[in-house]
Amino acid sequence: MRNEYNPAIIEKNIQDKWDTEKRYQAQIDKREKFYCLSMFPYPSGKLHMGHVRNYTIGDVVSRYKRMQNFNVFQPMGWDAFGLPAENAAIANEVSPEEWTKSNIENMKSQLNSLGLSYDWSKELQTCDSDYYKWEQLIFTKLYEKGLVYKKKSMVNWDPVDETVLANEQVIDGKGWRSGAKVEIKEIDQWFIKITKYADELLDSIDTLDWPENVKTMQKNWIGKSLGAEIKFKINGTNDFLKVFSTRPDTIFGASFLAISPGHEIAKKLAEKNENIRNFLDEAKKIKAAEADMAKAEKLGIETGLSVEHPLTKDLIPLWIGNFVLMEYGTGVVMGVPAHDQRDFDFASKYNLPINQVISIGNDSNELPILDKGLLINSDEFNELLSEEASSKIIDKLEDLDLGSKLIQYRLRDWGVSRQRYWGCPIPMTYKDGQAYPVPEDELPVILPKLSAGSGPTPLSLNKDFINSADQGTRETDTFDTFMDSSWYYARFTSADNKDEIFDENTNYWLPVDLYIGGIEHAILHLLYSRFFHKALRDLGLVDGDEPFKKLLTQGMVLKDGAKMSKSKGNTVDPQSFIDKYGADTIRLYMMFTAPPEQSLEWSDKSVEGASRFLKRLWNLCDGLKYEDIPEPNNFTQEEKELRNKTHQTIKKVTDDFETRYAFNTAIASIMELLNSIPKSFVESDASPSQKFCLQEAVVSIVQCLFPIAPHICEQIWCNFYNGSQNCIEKSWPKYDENLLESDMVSLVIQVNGKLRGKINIDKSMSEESIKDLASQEENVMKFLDGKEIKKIIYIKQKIINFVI
RNA sequence: GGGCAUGUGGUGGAACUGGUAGACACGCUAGGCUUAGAACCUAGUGGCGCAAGCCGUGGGGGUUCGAUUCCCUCCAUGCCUACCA
Repeated sequence: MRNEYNPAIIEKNIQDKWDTEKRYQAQIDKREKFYCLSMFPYPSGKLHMGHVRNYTIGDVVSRYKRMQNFNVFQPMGWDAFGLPAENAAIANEVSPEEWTKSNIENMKSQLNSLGLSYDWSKELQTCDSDYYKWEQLIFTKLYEKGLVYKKKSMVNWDPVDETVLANEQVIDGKGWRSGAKVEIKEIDQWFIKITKYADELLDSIDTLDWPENVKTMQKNWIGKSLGAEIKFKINGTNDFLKVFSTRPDTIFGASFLAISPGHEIAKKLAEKNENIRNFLDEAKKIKAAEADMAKAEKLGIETGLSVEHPLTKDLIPLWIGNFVLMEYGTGVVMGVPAHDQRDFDFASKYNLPINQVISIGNDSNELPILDKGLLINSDEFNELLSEEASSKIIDKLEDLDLGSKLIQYRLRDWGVSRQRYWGCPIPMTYKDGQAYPVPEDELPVILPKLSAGSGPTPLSLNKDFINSADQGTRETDTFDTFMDSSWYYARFTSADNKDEIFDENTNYWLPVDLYIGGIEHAILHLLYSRFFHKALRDLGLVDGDEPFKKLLTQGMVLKDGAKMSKSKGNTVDPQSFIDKYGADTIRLYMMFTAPPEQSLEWSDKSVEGASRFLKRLWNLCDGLKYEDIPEPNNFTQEEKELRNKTHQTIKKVTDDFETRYAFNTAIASIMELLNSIPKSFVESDASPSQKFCLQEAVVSIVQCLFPIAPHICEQIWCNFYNGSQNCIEKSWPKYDENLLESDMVSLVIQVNGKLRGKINIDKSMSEESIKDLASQEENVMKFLDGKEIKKIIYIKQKIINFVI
């Protein structure tokens, strides 16, 4: 009587067992620890395929590490503050809190149905005051350390809804709800001095076991550049304009200066000059996002002012350019059209002089020349190479007190103020025009419960909240949600501790040994978290310099070659597939279909393939019971081959898990092993040695597959051993080096690099006899016939190439 | 605009260090089982060609005995671009 594979029943039973045993609650013990963390989700309502993929990867690694006898901590929680809750609140007339909490409940049960081995005793939600109380405390401590300040900065302003819009809420320059033309507006906001840590953030990147592309992106984002600060005297005044340039060697080619529309000089000129005022108004219509600024048509207007070139003393015109960013450098750029693409385009458009001062040899002199080279038209600096010229020019500027060497960063301080309701209140109060941090014993500043549709800036309209401070009035902005997600990895270790932010568990578990999440977080979230960790360290709250030792960035889940999205109508709901095939099938499919870093193309049909494999495994093992067979002394060739394959598979799977997270190829090799089991070994009249080899293969398959498809494997294990063996999760199979290889190997024969034949050779064969044998192979002889062999290239046990 | 990736059969992907391109799957074709279908099993399956063989890893060029892999160049797509998370 066969038992059909019934994932619904098996998975429920096994999950109940894990629950009863509290198997995944982690505690400090003597084993080596492993903190495995997947990026916590925003509770949008339902799990999507990206979550399933992310969390399956984390679970596979966690289970594999447990089988390797690591003490594994794998927590899960909720990034619960954010914009979508406010939108949903307005659309559905529920409070952001109710909406969020019910989403969490639903998604938690979905996560559990996937069989993820989380320690739920450390669950956290960022919208709980138990969590954000400590975030407020960290902020006030940073304030006391002088790392927090207030300044004006630009936001997208919707004049109809009278609200600040996020970049994604501005579509084609218009507010998504009102349709009104959005304008840039300057408002006062809180900033954290992340730039104070720029050097450390840059230098310690190299200590991280992260993908190179992410490290490079972070380095480029920080953008440390060595250059010069150069002073240009404004003609007719005693004021100077400071300019940062990475190319002081091109200073003799400077033919204009351009200031940002946000520059003080521009604003002053606009008061008296209508054209300039109109120009600044136009510049305000570009969305306050770097990509839009950079793609906008480069426009400029003359100020009528000119500045004195510090070395030639020539007068050059001062312009206002809409492409000059106020946030980078000094908000002024030195225009060298011959050697900068942007300056070249600008000068061509406005007929400004283009003076070549760098030469890269005689053949190519088409401007602009962006490479470094030899200086020309540069007085005493002619004939020098760019590098040397730069430092000599800086020396000269220093002598004249008109410039100096300067290190500049692209990284800007972190603006953390948001004019929204559903976020962590910023713990500051105002009294007599002064701002004060809320004292520790008055924390948390609780976010008041508000119903849906309370307007664009609800806290500022809420008198009870504003006046709830003992003295003065409360800050009504809330934190950027990146604040919430910048330290949750640390709080997980002590999430059940109401009295302290961190405890003895914190430094036991930290740092996170493996952090898994989408590549889209490569810069912002990961950089903010790295900064937070260093700040927490300097506050004496955690040990160590970095939060995430190893990083795995997973690719997106696509459908029909495109990102799944409601607007494209190509979404696939994971739940329907879990219900139909079971969690093990979905997990296997996700891990098999593509390596973790690459994007994964969803296919309904291929899911069936994964299901089919599990059914075959189930049917193979159904009715199979453990027999205590002593290891036979002799094996047939067929038995030897199966044993080879079994041990090769264990090695392959271990290597793939350990060094590359290549679950797809690991699964492929497990499938190969299953496919290679001879029929006769499974028959009831199989010999003891056949049964021995079969058991070895089956046990290895089930162990290797357990991290990926844990329910079915644990069930098979229990059925097979009938309780006589330890839990499957206690041991990872080991391979025997002596059983990895056979004596024969296939050698490829090439003539002039083209495949002409193959021979099986004994490994002990000498090079000479291999050459003889290869050259006498029938097909090879045809190609060698009558030709002179110029060279023979022989790569041991791989290839022999006759060059004729 | 800038930064970082990716591109291999009808499809997802494999080839890890320059050494048999297409493992493992999906799909398809033929056969078996079946009243029929589903499921399952067996065999085949990059293109052209009767065959020998030739062609083939986004396009073009290069290095090499040998290139999916290294170099140059062009094209396409994706992610990020500081208020989506």
